[in-house]
Amino acid sequence: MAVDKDFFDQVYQVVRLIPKGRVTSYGAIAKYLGTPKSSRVVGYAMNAAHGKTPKLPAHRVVNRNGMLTGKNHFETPTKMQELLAKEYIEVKNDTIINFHKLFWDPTVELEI
DNA sequence: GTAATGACCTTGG
DNA sequence: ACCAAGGCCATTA
Repeated sequence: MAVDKDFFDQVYQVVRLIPKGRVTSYGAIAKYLGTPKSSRVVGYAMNAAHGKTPKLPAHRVVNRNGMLTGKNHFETPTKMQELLAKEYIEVKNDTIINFHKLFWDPTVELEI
């Protein structure tokens, strides 16, 4: 069971390692963990991480399109955008601007 | 134990 | 270039 829990823990670790003002995608995290097909599971881990302590910067994690798909799962649908705005990240129509510029790839930055 | 769902990604038409 | 469908993994009902 510890192995299964590890996957979630790995996701939490990576999300916590995301620098301020940077964003990443579920697929990138999944790929970093070695399971590029488990991108959905990464999002699921976030759902379980919601309300956890310390609060994970889930607002820094978005889909491949840079769209705030999980904003609906936050305390408030606007909380995610608010947090991103505090990170000096421009969000327009629930989509991060300069996403490719703010994209933080763990496989490259952390380089495994 | 089987079926359905989900904060996704990739590929086909 | 745009729209649609399928697939993969884990959790929950």
